[in-house]
Amino acid sequence: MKSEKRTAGRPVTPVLSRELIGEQALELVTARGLEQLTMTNLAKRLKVAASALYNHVANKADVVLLIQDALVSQVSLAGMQRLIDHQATLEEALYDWAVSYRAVFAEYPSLIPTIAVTPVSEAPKTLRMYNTVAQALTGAGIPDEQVIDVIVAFESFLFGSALDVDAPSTIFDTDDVTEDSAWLDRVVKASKATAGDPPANGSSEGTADGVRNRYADPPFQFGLAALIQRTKSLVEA
Amino acid sequence: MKSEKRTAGRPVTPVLSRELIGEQALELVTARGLEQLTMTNLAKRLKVAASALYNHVANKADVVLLIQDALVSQVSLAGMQRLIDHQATLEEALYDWAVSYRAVFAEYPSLIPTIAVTPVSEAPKTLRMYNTVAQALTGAGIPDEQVIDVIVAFESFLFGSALDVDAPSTIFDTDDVTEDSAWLDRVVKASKATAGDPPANGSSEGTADGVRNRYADPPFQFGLAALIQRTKSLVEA
DNA sequence: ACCTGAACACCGTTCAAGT
DNA sequence: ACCTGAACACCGTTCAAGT
Repeated sequence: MKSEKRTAGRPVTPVLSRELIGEQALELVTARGLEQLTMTNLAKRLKVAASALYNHVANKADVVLLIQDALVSQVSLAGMQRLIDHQATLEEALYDWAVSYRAVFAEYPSLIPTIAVTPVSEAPKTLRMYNTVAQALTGAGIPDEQVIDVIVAFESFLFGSALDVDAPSTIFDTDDVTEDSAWLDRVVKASKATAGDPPANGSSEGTADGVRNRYADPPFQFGLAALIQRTKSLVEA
Repeated sequence: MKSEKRTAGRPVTPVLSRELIGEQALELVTARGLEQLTMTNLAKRLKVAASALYNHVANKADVVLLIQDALVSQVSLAGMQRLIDHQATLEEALYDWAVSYRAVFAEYPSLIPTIAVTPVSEAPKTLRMYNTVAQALTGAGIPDEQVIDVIVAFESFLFGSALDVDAPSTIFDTDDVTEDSAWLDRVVKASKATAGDPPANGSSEGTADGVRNRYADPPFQFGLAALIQRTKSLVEA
């Protein structure tokens, strides 16, 4: 243990940077959850005093911003790139992007409300993602003035779907069947009967995407198909 | 000011109840926002000590549960009721429900992540809403085993859309046009040109639903139309 | 400029004491 | 059973003092 404690006063070479803070914040929130993301815990991980963080970030919201920008860069743009290069269809590109987007953000549901309202100008990697998607959709023949609507509609659905992944499988279960729940119970039962009890494939835990709520996938596929179909109908002849 | 301070010890008749706490919590969060919903502020509003709340609620999350159940009862089920009575089409019922649902929750975006994962068994009014929707969709000819998928897909979209209402109108604006933002800027401009600068109708502030983000409506209408169209195609002959 | 450490004004929650 | 008031272990953030 050579944990040499740092003395007060400016260090010869800076210990912290926004990049380092963002990186460690993401690791912290991944390992221990958002509720453990405190300035104190983050500082401890970086082996500095909590107050030192404020030389690099404005406040905790600023830290959250660093996390989400790091997350966005994990979203796959491969399908959109192929669409730009005419190597994929509009449908394939939208599907690839949507599945990847949801999977990434489903890991951090509590970040979603902030992400949803953060201006892209404050998050450079997020800006780049939207730019690529805009380019691909334009190239595929979606009229300029509708591209944003398509992006926002998809995003709304993806954010909501990411939240749903975190819901318990029993979210629609009722304690006892009363008059107020008879219809709901009926359709929930029918749904579970079709889905089958163990996950459809042989994997031991969760689904292919690491989805926790076993029943989250069919509604996601249904909604996604609806949006893709409608988007295709916008393409100019 | 006859603000007679209460003495310690059990009062002859209880001062608090879960109903009263829920009611005041909703008023507090409506008037001053979720970040002002603290046990201390809530207690102040109810003129009790903060610790007194814990005789009626388990913790703060329990208070949030009371709020969301009160909110759900504001969602219009009129369209669904008419569908049950064969006085409305499936399309009309879904549209009415979706618009109302989004409007209600757009007022409280920060509650959405919790709402999205709360089991219905803990929120009786929420349970009743789902039951009515399930009854209406079943009656309209959606196969039992697909009803839940439809509900969850709609809900995902509605939660996400509610979040979007709270986003600033400038969310896609970039500070300066660089290589990384050229395509995005182009489609954003095209979108704004079509939307027109003042709100389409003559109202002085926001849209018909009290929506804050002026650009939130077209993507909402687009996504909703997509989901409704696809849902109609599920109806058995 | 960039760190430490003390301090401030809050949180949610627990619990003994009172009736 | 149901209230008060003191206490506890935390928060995020500020700021003087140090180099």
